[in-house]
Amino acid sequence: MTQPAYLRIADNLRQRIVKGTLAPGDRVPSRHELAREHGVSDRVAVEAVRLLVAEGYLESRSGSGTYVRQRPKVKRLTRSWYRGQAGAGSPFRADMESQGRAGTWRSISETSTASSSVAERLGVAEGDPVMETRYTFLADDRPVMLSTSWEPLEITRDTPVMLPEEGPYAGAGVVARMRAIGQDVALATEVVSARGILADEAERLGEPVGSIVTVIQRTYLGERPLETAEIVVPVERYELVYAIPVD
Amino acid sequence: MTQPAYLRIADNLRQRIVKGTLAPGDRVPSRHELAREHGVSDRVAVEAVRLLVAEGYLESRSGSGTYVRQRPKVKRLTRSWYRGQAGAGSPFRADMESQGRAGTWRSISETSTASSSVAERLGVAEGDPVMETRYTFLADDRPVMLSTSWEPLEITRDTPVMLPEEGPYAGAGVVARMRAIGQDVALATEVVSARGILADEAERLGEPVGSIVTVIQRTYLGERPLETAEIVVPVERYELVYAIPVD
DNA sequence: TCGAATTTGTGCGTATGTATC
DNA sequence: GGATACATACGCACAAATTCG
Repeated sequence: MTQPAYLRIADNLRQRIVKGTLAPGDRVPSRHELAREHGVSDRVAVEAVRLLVAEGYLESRSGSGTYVRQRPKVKRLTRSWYRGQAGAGSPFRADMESQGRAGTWRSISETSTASSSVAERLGVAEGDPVMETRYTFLADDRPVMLSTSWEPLEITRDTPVMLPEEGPYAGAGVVARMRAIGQDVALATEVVSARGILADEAERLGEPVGSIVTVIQRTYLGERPLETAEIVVPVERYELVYAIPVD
Repeated sequence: MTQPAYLRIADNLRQRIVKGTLAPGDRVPSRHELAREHGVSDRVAVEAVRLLVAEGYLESRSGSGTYVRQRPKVKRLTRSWYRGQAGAGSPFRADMESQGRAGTWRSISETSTASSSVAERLGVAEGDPVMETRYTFLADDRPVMLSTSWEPLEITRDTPVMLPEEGPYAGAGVVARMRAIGQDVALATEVVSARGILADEAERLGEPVGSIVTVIQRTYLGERPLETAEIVVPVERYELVYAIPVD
């Protein structure tokens, strides 16, 4: 059993990319050229290129050509909480500062009702009122991370911290805000998974469709769940670091 | 701007799958039927199906048909170190036991030399001798997780624990083994990322090519790094749970 | 500014091979 | 063995984006 032609061509290109013969930003031969080189039809070259685009090696610009993708250096997001945290606010801001980069964010809050999965994570009933906040995190003015958070309105209604990003505790982070209304956060749990990027995420993050994102379901817990969030992080941009004390 | 026909067909099928109209295991219409339904050529239906196979929704069996993929229920792997641990050995075994499943593993050890990334994680020089152990973890006799671990031979040479899975401490886990030779593990760090599955991993794990795996780089630290491992986990099978104490 | 050439994206018809039932 | 269905391949066509003279 011999390998299909389109896989042969894809392998050939992949080799050249990982070996560095084809450097990031380089233009790869057009499909017509590829087809001639390998003695096959254009259609087959199209399939080979399509595969490598899906794998994240190549990037096609219609009308211009196909190029080896620039991969940003992977940064690390420290998800543990050890240092004093010095009123730094959210974990994201603390991380950006420790890397000497300009980290900011935009957000929109609105009241909503708990979906079944959010309800389960917050320990409330499905349909209960929650404050939903959608964040776009920016590093050096580029969107790099998305997050949606939910807080039970039962806890924050009629308090100064009901809107996460307004009032005296704007930008202070969940822990500080909850403490301000007498809710002490004792623990955060993070459920980590990964999946292919969704179309609208790809657009908002400027990542290619077909790329992979890590999804973190974070829940802050005090006496009861105080906030839960779903954080979407492109794997090409960040890896997560957890520290686990032993014994 | 109107959507390409193959995307329309793919969307249609995807809807039916997530809504449950097409249940896991169901056969989807053949591409010829799909083409007739949507008034396009067979060729276009092929592209639609190919996309959904790549996304993990469908599975094609040559000669038989195309089927909605069975997704195993996602289990959780607790990565935090609930102390006590009752001599349970590795985190994997502890997790399997807590879920009432039969967790076992196979392993092969051999001496090797540190690659640059392993050397960096272990704090040794590139090329230094290490004990390399490759694990295949089984749940109910099915391979579900792969791991490769490296330990500096400088530390374990000529001790009873040099071979991780042989001798008096076989299966006891890194922490117990290291303690047995006077090395106390204080901390584990886990660097979490994700990527597409590699061909040989797909074969060993019985996962479809094109699926996604979470990759954990775990390092056990005492006075110095004592062990580092690269753990490969299919996202369809496990999500990771980290507990982070606040304050 | 215009237009021609190039390149990608998409679509169609057909053909051959092979696996399954 | 025959019918069906998938996998791969070839050749052709056209639209849209880009590049360049």
